[in-house]
Amino acid sequence: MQTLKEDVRQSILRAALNEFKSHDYTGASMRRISASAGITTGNIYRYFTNKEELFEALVGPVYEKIVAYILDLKKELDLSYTAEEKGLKYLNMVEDTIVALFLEYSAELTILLNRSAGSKYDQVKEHMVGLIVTILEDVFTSGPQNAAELKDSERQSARMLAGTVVEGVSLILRENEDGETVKRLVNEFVYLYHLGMGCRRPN
Amino acid sequence: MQTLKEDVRQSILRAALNEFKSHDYTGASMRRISASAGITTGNIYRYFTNKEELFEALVGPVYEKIVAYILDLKKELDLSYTAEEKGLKYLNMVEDTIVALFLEYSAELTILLNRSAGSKYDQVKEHMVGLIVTILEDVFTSGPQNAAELKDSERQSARMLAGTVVEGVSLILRENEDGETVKRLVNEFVYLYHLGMGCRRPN
Amino acid sequence: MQTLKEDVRQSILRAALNEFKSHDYTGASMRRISASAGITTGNIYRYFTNKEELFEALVGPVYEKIVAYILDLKKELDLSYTAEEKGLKYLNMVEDTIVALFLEYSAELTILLNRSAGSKYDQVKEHMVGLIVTILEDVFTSGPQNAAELKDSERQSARMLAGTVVEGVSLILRENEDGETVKRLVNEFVYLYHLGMGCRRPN
Amino acid sequence: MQTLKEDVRQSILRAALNEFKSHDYTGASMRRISASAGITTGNIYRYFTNKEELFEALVGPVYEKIVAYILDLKKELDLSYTAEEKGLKYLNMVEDTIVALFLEYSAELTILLNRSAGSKYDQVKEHMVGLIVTILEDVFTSGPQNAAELKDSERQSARMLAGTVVEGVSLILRENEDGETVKRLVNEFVYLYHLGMGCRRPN
DNA sequence: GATGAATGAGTATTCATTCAT
DNA sequence: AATGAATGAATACTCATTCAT
Repeated sequence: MQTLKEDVRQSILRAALNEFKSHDYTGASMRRISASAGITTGNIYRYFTNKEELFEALVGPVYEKIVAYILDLKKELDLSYTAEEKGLKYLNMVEDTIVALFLEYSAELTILLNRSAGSKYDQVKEHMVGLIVTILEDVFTSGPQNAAELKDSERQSARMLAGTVVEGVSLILRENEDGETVKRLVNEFVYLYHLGMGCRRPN
Repeated sequence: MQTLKEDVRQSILRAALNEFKSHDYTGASMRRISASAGITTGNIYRYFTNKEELFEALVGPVYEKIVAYILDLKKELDLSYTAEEKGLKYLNMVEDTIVALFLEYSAELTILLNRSAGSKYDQVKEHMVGLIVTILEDVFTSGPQNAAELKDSERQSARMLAGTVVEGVSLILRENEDGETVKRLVNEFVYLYHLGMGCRRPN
Repeated sequence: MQTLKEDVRQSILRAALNEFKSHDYTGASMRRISASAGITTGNIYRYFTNKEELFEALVGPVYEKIVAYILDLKKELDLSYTAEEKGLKYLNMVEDTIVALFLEYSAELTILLNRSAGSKYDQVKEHMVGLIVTILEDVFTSGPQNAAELKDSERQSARMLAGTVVEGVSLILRENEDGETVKRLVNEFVYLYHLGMGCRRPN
Repeated sequence: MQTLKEDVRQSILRAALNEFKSHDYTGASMRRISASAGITTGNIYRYFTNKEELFEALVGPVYEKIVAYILDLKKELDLSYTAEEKGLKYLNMVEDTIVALFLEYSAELTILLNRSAGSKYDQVKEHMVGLIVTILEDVFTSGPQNAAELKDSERQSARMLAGTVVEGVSLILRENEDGETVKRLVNEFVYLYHLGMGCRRPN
């Protein structure tokens, strides 16, 4: 019985998803993936040239979407004039788009954020944090043109905030399977940050 | 040329620290560690019986200290009567002791929290989060005796908060070498949480 | 060039036979076996999960057959009433069955008896000797019910006789390839024992 | 505290004896030997250039004595004229000298006969058997000058007898610690052979 | 004479990847 | 398209032997 190419591809991806959910990139086994996809060891290489590319096929699209969303977010924020407006927009967009995205690709995202050690996405968190930092810098100042004026300590704080947001979301994804729970916790988490930053006095 | 025993031991630990910083426990290679410590494959086993013990030597002491500190923290908090007092004490103790500990062993802690998959410290974050959750439950309620009354969603929230605290601190450690900076960022981070939770309305 | 699976399996077994003929279980090298089987290091593990299982595949079946034959022998002897009859039956059965078995698996038997140190067949001679001892006890006394009456020195003698029989047969197998020769020598050997014991005066 | 050279040498030999009693030549560990001799790893090599030579020092002398005794035995036998006389002399000499030798060096002999796999004494049994065969040939014929007239089957029988004698003695040594027991069993064993061969009709 | 740290090739086993069929 | 046997370099770890001290 011959399986159609696309079917096979999908079942490989499904198997890979499960394998990468429970092992690191390094620890994941191509053999186990093939076996659980119901194909032979060799055949998997007709669909994906190597482990790296299979991983890429799984998390790459999600990664690109996230980056795109973050950049969109940044663009929107650049059009707002006051820090207050920015803060609000940020929150809303996170709730509207980012969370939605997280929910849609939760498994892939979990893998991307938590299992990529050893792959070329090793540094993915760092990259995402970098992007979010540029947004936070906008929120802190009245606009990107003044970014250069940020003090070093402010840069560090922004980086910390961005990082902890990413880590926080990663953690929530890692520990919860149910979409509604993830949504509630992410909202609660972002809300906490929003309030915390709202109450914040300049330091 | 013969190096003194303690020198070699230290250079192995230094090399191991670097190796484990960039690979999982599983992914780390004893050969690479030996090589980068400037010794031969066999010699490393004169200093550490096996990979597990080398890892243990690196992160074990840190782990024990952390657990001890968290338990102390909890004991102190149990003596406070109001949630308000608890919140303050929590903040102060984090600033006084936990941060100090984190500063001393930042690299080892990073490894413990982020690279222990496959070792016997596999579940270390979960354990720490569990400990912190019991503290948060105290802060949420007026005392541990009411903990049982917490709703499921409240439990999840507590777990999320505890987890993001641990992850947040891990991240700050991972990204900053300078002690003063770490201290400032951890304080800022804890302060944000404190304010965010202070403004919080029951959901 | 791809060899058929069964061919490879056989050539591994052949190579293993040679390796184990000249080294202990412990001293035998999987690499050398692979090499002399004309395959690569990794491939051998597609056929045998590990060294132990390869050894087992070689000697396990022989071991089980031997034990079965010895037990059969004992059962038959238990039905005879006089020591004289027993002696004769013993001789006949050795000639009919044991020798046949030995002939079929001479190489594997040699390994089983002489090279199993370190494997789970470590104690195989002791076990076989133990079995034969119970038979000899029957021959010495008029029946197993009197076995308990044997003196210590008689037990030691029985053990020595059983052991030297096993060793004697092992040796003949080790040194002779030709089936007819083995048969003749084993018979001669057993006959010698039979006569020697027949002439024996109580000591 | 400095140990005198000869003391150290003896304690190494004592330790080696114990090690080789419970491991093959290959399986024995120079480290364990040093440790149990109370000296350091490196120092053992000032006394014995390598494992082989240490083994040699242990079993070499015994080996040479055995060979010498067997050759003496042969010389004596050559002076007897009848097969009957030879048989008797053989028995007596075995009881007088060989057994004495076995008793004196039982441990070394056990090792030589049972643990030499992998060393240059690997083939020691074969060599001893070869020597004994030449003696048996004398017993079979009226003198060495007729040895060439022996039939192939007679050669094989002689080899078998010689081999089983050696194996039998090896076994007795391996399984018994007490000198008196060894002596009794060896005598019993040799006696059995003597009777068996005495009763023997030409085949 | 002695020490014990260091060497380096050896061990069994695993696994991503290749390739003849 | 697919198979699955084969490859070969990698892994952790051991051990006889060497050599700076």
